[in-house]
Amino acid sequence: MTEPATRRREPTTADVARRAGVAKATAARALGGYGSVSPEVRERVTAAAQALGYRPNELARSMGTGRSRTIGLVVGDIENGYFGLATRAISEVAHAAGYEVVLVNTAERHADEADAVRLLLDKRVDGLVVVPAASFDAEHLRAACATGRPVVLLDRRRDDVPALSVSVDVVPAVRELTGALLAAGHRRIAYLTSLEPEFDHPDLELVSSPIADRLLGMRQAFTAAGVPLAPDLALFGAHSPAATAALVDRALEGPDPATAVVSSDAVIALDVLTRLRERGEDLPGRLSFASFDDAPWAPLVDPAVTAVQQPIQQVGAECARLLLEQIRTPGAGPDPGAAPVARSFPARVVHRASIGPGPGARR
Amino acid sequence: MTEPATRRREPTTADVARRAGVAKATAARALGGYGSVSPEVRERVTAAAQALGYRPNELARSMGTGRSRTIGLVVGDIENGYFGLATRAISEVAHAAGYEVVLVNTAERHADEADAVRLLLDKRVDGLVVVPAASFDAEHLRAACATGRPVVLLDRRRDDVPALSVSVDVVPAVRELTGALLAAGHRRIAYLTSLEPEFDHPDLELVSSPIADRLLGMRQAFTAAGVPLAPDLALFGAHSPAATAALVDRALEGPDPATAVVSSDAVIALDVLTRLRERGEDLPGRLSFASFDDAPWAPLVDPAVTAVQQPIQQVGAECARLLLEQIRTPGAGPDPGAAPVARSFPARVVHRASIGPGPGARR
DNA sequence: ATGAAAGCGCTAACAG
DNA sequence: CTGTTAGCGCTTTCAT
Repeated sequence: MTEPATRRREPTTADVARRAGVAKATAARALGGYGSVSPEVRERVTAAAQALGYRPNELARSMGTGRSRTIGLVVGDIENGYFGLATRAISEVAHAAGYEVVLVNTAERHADEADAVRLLLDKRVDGLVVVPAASFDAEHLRAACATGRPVVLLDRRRDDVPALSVSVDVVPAVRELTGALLAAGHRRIAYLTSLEPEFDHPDLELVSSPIADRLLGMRQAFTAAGVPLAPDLALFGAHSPAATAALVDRALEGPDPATAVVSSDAVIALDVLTRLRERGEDLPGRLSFASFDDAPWAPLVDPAVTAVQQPIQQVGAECARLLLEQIRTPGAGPDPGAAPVARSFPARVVHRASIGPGPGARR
Repeated sequence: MTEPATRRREPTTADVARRAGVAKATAARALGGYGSVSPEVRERVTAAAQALGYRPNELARSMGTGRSRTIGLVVGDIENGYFGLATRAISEVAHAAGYEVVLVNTAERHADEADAVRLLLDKRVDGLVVVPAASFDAEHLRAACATGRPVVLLDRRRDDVPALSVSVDVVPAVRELTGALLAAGHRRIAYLTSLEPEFDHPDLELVSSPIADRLLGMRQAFTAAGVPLAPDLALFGAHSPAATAALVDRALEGPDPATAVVSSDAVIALDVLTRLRERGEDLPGRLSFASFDDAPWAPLVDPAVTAVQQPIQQVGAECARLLLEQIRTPGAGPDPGAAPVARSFPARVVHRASIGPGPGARR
């Protein structure tokens, strides 16, 4: 505690052992809480450690045991509240189990993600939770699985990676939401996602399961209602306020404008609402709006936003639990060749005031 | 790349050396990028490493060098967007410099914070950024500084810890905001903070500089306006929606109710607005509202919220920069005994619609 | 430029 | 229960 600050080298088990007059291994046993030591020796060692201000070197410990009690978390965008919640949940579960979390933010850049995965593996994390960015290349994830250390995918499935995944099942909720829009008389429903236009591709499912699922649910609802789906209203590239504004303008102008807008997440929702307000659109009178992610502010804006609420904390917590389980029982994960295993939690629609009658409404 | 998955032990420098037909040290030099190796040997070693799927063990590397290229970040509440932004900024700067960030969330619990700091130190992080939770005990922070590894305090100063701190200077902004409220005719201004009532204490400055600064700014504005400050309206304990609702009720009822409410952060703001709406309060007609933290949704609620905008990304980035600087030039930090050094960035008021005339307004 | 050998601080296997 | 002796995988003298 009250050490002379003029110490350069930190005390080690050897120092403690010397001071306590025991062998290094004995001191290490007492300090590390393994093996067995007599109460009196333990006492002497503890006292010596205390006097010296000894602190274990976890690096050395990890090197010996091969385990670091650390898990890596690779996320695209930590400042997005959605992933903030997931991070929090994962931290909580990991922490309770005595694990630390190393967080890497990749800004949804594939190259950064690959680097992050590699680096965390090099740092010998015991397992990895990854929110994979949309990309056709998943080599880094397969490589991670090949190390034998457990990997769990959060919020996004990848059929080409032999890892567990935990995500939100949005399809029924999307169907419900879209159904509500259709029932209200809307036919032209725009959907805005931050995914780059290069992913607007038939194999979208490979690359971003959440977006593919949203589109699938919408398509199902249209089919069920016997209404033809307009593919021109799936709008990609809403990655900034300006880009989102431009997409909103595109959706709302032209010969057959959208009468309803759905945003892919709460960040986009904010930009969409801002733009709609700038344009002076009448919500929910002439235009309807809904969003994925039920952000805490959704009930407070005017009109209150109808949203698809996603149990992301549960997803995060389950991810962490599954990861820890695999860490503790090696071989519990999916086989390298086996089909990926997926677990999901259902989303639900929270109906608020932002959906009004569309042009096809009976009056 | 395409390794037989039936390998148990990961390849080491020794394996690579053997395959390349050189000494272990030579292989290590080629792989680690230090010392000097002839181009042809480097070539052979690289090829062998590639063939074996060699990856360096950063743990072992750190153990040898004594540096881990990792910094620890201890935050109270990562799901609060304010700290999400700070985390993002710190990650960005650290990452650009080749450092990783280990994040620990403490839920603002002092004991967890102390544990986290100790553990990160034990893991041999090269430096620490801490957002200290309010507490009279800062022993863990002093201990951290005593290890010689640099520590930077984020968003909150501590005069009893010899560490650099980077925070937001809110005093002028608070003065401006309070002045605006006073000028609008408000005399009874409630201030809600999530700090526990036990910290409602003359030595608040010791324990939470941001809250102390807010109160100081308000006091200055009242004094400047020659209006007596009502100390009964500094309301502590807004740590949950229910608690906040109760405090709002308390402020708005009784013989001399508040006519303006100011919330200490955006999370509280949401709870306050929710409660005000439940109560059917007329904003900004009969009641005014303002908040610290200019959340992205602040312009979109009705009425748009006047807020104190705090440059938290700048604070985070500067924190990281100062920390890295100290890591790279040992001894650059404050002396153990010296006065703590503080750097701050000015906040500013964003005036929107949530402030209206108070009962003292001239008509 | 390369090799041999000695650590870094701890855990672990094996005697006594 | 305790001491001795090896490692873990890498970096780092110190020779050569």
